[in-house]
Amino acid sequence: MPELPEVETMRRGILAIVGAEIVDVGYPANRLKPIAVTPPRAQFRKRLVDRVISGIQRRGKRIVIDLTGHLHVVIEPRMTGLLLLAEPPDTDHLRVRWELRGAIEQLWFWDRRGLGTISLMKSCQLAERLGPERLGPDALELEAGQLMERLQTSRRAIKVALLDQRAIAGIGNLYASEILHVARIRPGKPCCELTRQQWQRLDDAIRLVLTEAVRYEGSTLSDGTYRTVLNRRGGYQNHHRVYMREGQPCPRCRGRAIRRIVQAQRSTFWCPGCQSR
DNA sequence: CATATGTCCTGAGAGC
DNA sequence: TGCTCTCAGGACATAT
Repeated sequence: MPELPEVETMRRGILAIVGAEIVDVGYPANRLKPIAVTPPRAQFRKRLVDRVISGIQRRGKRIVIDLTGHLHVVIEPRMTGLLLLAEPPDTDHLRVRWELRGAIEQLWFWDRRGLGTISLMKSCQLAERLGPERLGPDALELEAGQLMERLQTSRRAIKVALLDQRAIAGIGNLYASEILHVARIRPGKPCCELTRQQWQRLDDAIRLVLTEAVRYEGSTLSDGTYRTVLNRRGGYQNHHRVYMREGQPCPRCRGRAIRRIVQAQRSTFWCPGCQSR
């Protein structure tokens, strides 16, 4: 499940395609339902061919490939989407192939479950669809106190609010649990009940956890789905404090076992000992 | 308006 | 062995 660290790793991994020209776009045939490509495939291909890649951005959990002519390819990996420069994990789930002329000659989009989407947008559409109205401040660019300002009146549980991309962009289910553990905050606590000290600790924990996870190139869980652009595993799964560690002793207090609860149909992992407030 | 739920999709694993 | 069922959770649409 690519969240900010995995998507940032993708962004860094494909930087070498900047300057390349798109020679062709293809869609490998397979038995799977085609993923959503906007506009429809033939037109998407036609509008990309002969354009030059001018930059790569990350906006929350999305990759934006900038093209000449004020166009942008917005890629949402969602659960299992990957950008690859190397040999794919398998060929059954290859969805889109870009043939390039430049330092890198091919880029692939691979997606096992096929929930990912790829959209071509003009600059004005990009500003609308991924602008501040639709996407909160990036979790790695947060200014002190900004999160508190945005959430302090909400009655939602803090864990649920951290997943709201309009409130803050880039945090998903895995890193929300990890962040709250570092911040020593109870995941079910309503936002409006957090103390100033807790908001402060949350700011620090967001930066600490996400920076650490980017350094390890993200998390590859036991299903092995997430891969770097060179089809290698991330390393941060070996440093998770609570995620998928139900029943194991808390790495901080050692006193209590990690628990799993369900919030908004998503698993949350936490320590009832040191996250009691 | 804020918040909650349903939907999409595939493969893995459980249970019979 | 092979069938059916449940589960995982990104973003968005729809409901309360």
